[in-house]
Formats: sequence, C-alpha cells, structure tokens
Amino acid sequence: MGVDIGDILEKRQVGFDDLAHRIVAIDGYNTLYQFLSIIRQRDGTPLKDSKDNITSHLSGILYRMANLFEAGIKPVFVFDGKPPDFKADTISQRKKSRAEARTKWDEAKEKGLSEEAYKYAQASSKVDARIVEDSMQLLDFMGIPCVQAPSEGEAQAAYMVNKGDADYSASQDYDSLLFGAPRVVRNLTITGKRKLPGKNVYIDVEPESIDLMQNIKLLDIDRQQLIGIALCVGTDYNKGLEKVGPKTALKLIKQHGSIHKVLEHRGEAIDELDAKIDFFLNPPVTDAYELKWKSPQKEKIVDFLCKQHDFSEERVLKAVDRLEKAGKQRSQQTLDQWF
DNA sequence: CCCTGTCA
DNA sequence: TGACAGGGG
Repeated sequence: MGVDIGDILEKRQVGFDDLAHRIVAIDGYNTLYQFLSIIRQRDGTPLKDSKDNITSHLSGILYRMANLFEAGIKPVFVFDGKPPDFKADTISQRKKSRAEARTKWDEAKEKGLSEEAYKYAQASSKVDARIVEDSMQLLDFMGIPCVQAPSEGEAQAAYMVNKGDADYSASQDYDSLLFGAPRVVRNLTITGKRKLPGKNVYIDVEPESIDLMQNIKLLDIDRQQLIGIALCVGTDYNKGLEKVGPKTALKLIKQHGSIHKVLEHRGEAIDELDAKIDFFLNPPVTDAYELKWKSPQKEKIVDFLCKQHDFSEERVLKAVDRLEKAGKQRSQQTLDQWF
C-alpha cells in the first residue's frame, strides 16, 4: 500500500497547533482505511451498529474532526475516482490479501490466538462503497467539504496544495509527493501512540510534515528522479525491483541518472513505464470543487449517528458542541469566517 | 482511532 | 495531571 520511500525523506515534527489556520486536504481512502483497521475491539471486531453495519469510520471521523477543529485546522476530504488501468494488479492483489486475511482471522479465532486474530482482522479491512457513502454523508452534516477526484485522491490533493487552495496534503502514504504535493503531513492525530503492525507494542507518534522541495534539494535529485526511485522500490502501479529498497534505489538513480538507464543497465523492464511516469507528473485532476465550511447540522448528525447507527447521544452531542465552539471561536478571532 | 473513568 | 484500562457501536 503506497510507496515505501519514507526512509530517505527528511521529516519535520509538527505540533498539532502549528497547523492552526491551515487547510488540510485529507486523503479520504487512506484515512478511512486507517479508521477501519485500527478502531476495533480487543478481539479484532470493528465497531458495529445493531444492524451489523460497521461504524468504526464514523467514530473516527466524528472525534478526529472535532480535534482538528479545536486546533483551528480546516479539513477537506478528497475521495478517489476511477483508478488508472495500470493499478488493476494492485487492486486485485489487495482483494486477494483481504480474502486470505479473512480466513486466517477465523482460523486464529478458533485456535484462540488473539494477537494473530487481531492482525488478520485488521488486514481484512475494506473501504467499500457504503463506507465511503456514509462517510460523505456525515462529513456533509458536519459542514466539512468533500472533493471528488477524477482519479487518484492523492493527485487531486497535490494539485490543490500547488494551486494554493490547501496548505497540506494529509496521508500516511508518500504518494502525493510523487504527484508533486509541496507539503505532506502524516500522523494527524492527537494521541501520541500507535500500535506497531503485527506486534502488541505501542510507540509514540507525532504529526510530521515533509517538504517536497527541501527533500529534492537534500537528496540532490529532481522530481523525475524521485519518481524513478519510487518505481524502483515499487508503487501502486508496479512491483519494484528485486531486493531494492529506498536507499539502494537512490543510489541506483544517482549512479545511472534515470529510471530508464537503471532498467537498461539491469536488463529489466517496467510495463508502460513512460505512461506511469507521465501519470505521476500530469495526473487527471479537477477544478470542479468548492471549499466551504458550514456550521454543523446538529439534528442531522444526531439522527444519523444515534438513531440510525446506535451512537450514544451524550457523546455525540458533546462532540458536536466542540465543533460549534471551535468554529465560532475562529470566526471571532480571525475574521476569517468558518461558517 | 478517541473518549471516559479511575487511581496515585 | 498524567498514566492506564476499558469500551465505544
């Protein structure tokens, strides 16, 4: 999932408050997947309403957005459109992995292996159409704008930051850097703890920002070469070279100058290489969006979350209160009308 | 993930 | 007040 180039990138720790007054274009798919895989009970079961609908993502959205609002951050969600044809292999691979994880989850449960069970439960998470639909519904009631990308959400987010409509692209993946996002923020959470994948160990995680130009300069490469490194390591559109991680990829690209030369030297090939490079450089994006934050519709949120999905009214009202207060406070302080 | 209650 | 356990839906 995503491109693994984090090890060669310079990151800057940012406090949650450093992002005050900033517009953050959130990768919807990435965030929802994160919520689905992490918001679970000890045994691995996701949160569900009485009709057996998964609700982990709704919980994640409600509380995380309340926290962002309180920090003065303006979120906008960006959702994926039609993936490029050359993503088909990755998509079917993910489907296969999910199916395998589902069986292994059941097996581990039967054997009483709780840690294994949890791991496979997470891996079986799927962001399906219903998850996306009711996320958009909740976000709309909360007054948070959503953008429908023509293709990859990370590409659309990158475009919006370049255009100046947003300040950061937010995702756990580094892909939007490949699409040219000047600034990416990761770990957009308040709780400074995260579970290590697989193990039952928690580590501290702080939000961090990555500056594209700074990294390009530091690595002494250009953007095409960064894309070349990504293609060496493997992206959603290609498998990557055998036993080549980010550090080796950097060395290879610097040594040979371009991905084409690296492949030529190794006698290997990547299908539709030029089309893929061009997709990173000139992805389909749209200007058809409006960024407008509206005051939360309390009754609709309560109806949706409490009546339809069995959330506690006390908790939801408290969260909506936080949304309203934060918005009003900002509007007074900065003249920059939120609502 | 995030919230809430408890305990020192 | 901050760490921790437990539950959320």
